[in-house]
Amino acid sequence: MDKNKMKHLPHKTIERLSQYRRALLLCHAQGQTHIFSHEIAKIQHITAVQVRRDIMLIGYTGTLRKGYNIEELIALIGRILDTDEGIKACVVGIGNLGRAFINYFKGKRTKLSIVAAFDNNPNKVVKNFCNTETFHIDELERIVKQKGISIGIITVSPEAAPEVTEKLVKAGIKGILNYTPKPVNVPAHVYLEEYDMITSLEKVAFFVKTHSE
Amino acid sequence: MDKNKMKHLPHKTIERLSQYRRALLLCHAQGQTHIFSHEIAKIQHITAVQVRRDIMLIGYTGTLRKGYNIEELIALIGRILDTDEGIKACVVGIGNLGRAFINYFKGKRTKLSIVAAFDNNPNKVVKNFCNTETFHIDELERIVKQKGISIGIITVSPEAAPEVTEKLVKAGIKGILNYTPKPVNVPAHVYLEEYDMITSLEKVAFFVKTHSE
DNA sequence: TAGATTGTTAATCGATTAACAATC
DNA sequence: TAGATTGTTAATCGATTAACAATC
Repeated sequence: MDKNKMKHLPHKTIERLSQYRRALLLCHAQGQTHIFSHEIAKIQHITAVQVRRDIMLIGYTGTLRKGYNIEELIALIGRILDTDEGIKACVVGIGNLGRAFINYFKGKRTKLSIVAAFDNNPNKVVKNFCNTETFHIDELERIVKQKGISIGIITVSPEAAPEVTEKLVKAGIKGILNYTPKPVNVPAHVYLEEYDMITSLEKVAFFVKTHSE
Repeated sequence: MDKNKMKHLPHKTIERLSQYRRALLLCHAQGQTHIFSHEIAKIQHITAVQVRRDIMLIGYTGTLRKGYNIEELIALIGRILDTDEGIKACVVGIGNLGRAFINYFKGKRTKLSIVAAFDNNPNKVVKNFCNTETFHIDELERIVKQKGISIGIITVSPEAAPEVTEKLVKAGIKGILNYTPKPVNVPAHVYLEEYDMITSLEKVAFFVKTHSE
């Protein structure tokens, strides 16, 4: 698939490709070799048409009676989402959330890995966590450059978020995932994604409220 | 605002209202009394038109020279998102992620609270965590009914997710927030929201990849 | 007044779904 | 063959943005 087309894949399709791969890896691990669009759809709670359309967009073709070849599709999604060299991320803030992230992510993907974790509390950086090296926050810039880290995951307290963001940007990070409820500002060349757990819980609460009245 | 209109607010508007309130509460705590649409917009990284449109949809009106009254707007968003009696949630899985959620949420909202946490490991339910009562998973149905809990937050391991979902549904829960990478199935009357940290990280990675080539 | 702001409609953009031809 | 499936275009739906009137 050519680079330019890849760049213009819909954002939602990118998200779903990640989810398809997750599901496909599971099926593959269980020895399944082929899968139909409606099977993927059912797992993801979406329609089969949408699955077929996404797969069409990345230029893959299934077979009429057998559906999609799982191995081939996993490989192709990898060519879209991954880079040959792999992408490195770091976690800033070794609290419950930071640990959850590291622990949960460990060994899940080969081309995307969390290679360092930082904290300003010296007691939290005395030893490594889940094979991830831990450092004092003051070492952030040095380590990010040394290891070639391009993504920062912010899991510190909201008050510390702006300062940490600045440090990450200064260190030359390319993308930031902010898990604090405090929106941060980044220059245009840095990709920013923010996620607030309160918002998602309030959204569920709203639908629970409106659907039960 | 009448009930029927509220039901038909766009999903995205609901999400943003939660975010506006979060920002407004902060401004209010700092003694600010009024705010312009472009100020809210800047904090949230969106356009001022969108802010005004959302506020229009909930039927609030600002003043031309002073913008929006922060207290009034907070109160109105509360009438949209909250219920008078409050909504109760529980966390299932007292690992790093479950703890992060409880800890982070503690005392943040008056009308939405996490009132219980469950785990299948007896060692994890010996004492309460951050003032949230902990119970063995076997007590889930009893406690959910007794306390009138309507939302379940799943933070167990992916393998345990389907079983936990079933237990929650059986206990009469109305909404589920699934933080495991394993999609779960719920009957139509239960509202389900799923969030996978790997997908959001892969999304950032994709944009880092495509923007730097 | 001129400039800044709100409120709102119409236009546009992006994403999903309906419809259907092709084929095994 | 009939039925199940894929691939793809066109239609629809939902969300954002442009444009602008009103007003302090």
